Amino acid sequence: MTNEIKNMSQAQRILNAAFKCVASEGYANVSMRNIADEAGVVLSQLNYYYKNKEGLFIAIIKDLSKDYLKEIENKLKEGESAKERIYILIEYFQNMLRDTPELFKTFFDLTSMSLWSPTLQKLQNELFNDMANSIEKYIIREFSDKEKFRCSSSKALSRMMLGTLFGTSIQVILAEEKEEMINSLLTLKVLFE
Amino acid sequence: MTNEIKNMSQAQRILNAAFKCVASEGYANVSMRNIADEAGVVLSQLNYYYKNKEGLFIAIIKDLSKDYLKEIENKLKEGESAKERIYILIEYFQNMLRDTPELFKTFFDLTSMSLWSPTLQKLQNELFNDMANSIEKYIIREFSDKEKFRCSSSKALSRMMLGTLFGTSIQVILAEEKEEMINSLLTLKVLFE
DNA sequence: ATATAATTCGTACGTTTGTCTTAATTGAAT
DNA sequence: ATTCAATTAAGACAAACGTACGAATTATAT
Repeated sequence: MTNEIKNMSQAQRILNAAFKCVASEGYANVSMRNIADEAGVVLSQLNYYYKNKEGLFIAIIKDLSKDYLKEIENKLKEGESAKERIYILIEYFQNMLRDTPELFKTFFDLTSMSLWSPTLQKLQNELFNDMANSIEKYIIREFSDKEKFRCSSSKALSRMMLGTLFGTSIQVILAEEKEEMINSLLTLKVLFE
Repeated sequence: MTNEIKNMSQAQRILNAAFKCVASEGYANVSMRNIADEAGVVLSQLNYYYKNKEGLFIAIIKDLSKDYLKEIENKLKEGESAKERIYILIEYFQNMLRDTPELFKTFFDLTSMSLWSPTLQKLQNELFNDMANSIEKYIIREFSDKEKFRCSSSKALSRMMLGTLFGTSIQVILAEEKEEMINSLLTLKVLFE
């Protein structure tokens, strides 16, 4: 028992360090040694707990996916109408872009990384699906009876809304003058009024 | 003169090979040697023409940006109304996702790479800006007088539309059942009717 | 034809990479 | 107190990496 907790804390320390490294350098520029140093752990421990580099990154994605999804679901639950939940979702992205842009950068970076490994791709695809499903459940369904949305499936609308947030956010990250663009994220709500 | 042409063709061979490598493996998994082999050129030639690895990738981004932008502009020019141009733009993404998904993957991958180098970030930001400007010029301006768009700047709307296409496309790439999702890209047009 | 510059080639250098192996240390159960 | 398994540590390993350098080749101009 005490064993398990200590293992957990060691393995978790590595995971946290790995995230921190990816968030500040990008997955392509991070080595096992970087992560080990950041975690204050000897190199071979990474292989001990996660077998190899891909195993470690799989763990990162799984870990973060859980957090992302839970966070979004929790926020959405608090809203009392679809319109309010749209605001909440937009604000969630706005706040992330302002306060913890490295979180979005990491999300984006890991998505890019997933393009080149079938295993990671599957994981990341599940994350996008889950997010889209949350949006569908908490937002889109209330709109699906509107005339102009009749000919589109609510799944398609959900994915599109998620895509808009994701695709606009990356432009904010790349841009030099961010604040104005962050505000313009609110434009998204206009389309659903 | 003959020199310049030959240089061009050598340098271009390298550039093409570099693109091919990135498109099939991802920038993080590509080495200078991979590219040299693919180009049928000796390793040191890459440094001769592009100084170092970052210099090569800068050249790739500049090269592709030019092509992307020209292609999109040309397609949009052919449309005769804003509505028709929306279709054209959507179809452009649909066809790319169907026929040359590696093109989009590369675009996405290079964007991710740009997050970690100020030089590349600036380049990629310019590309997104240019694309959004094209969309604004050829599509959004005709809609800006619509009641529901009055309170949003046409710049914001353009970036959002681009973001939607970009963010939905990556979901298509990640997904296993792509065809249905590709079709649902058409949903975008609904919002502007 | 010769000289000069531009290009191509081959190779070697010093690092850094991920992984593996072996030994030391720790914790828990007998 | 002893045994056994789990964990931590340290180091070695070959392979791959980006870059640099000098020699060979080719093209251009005189």
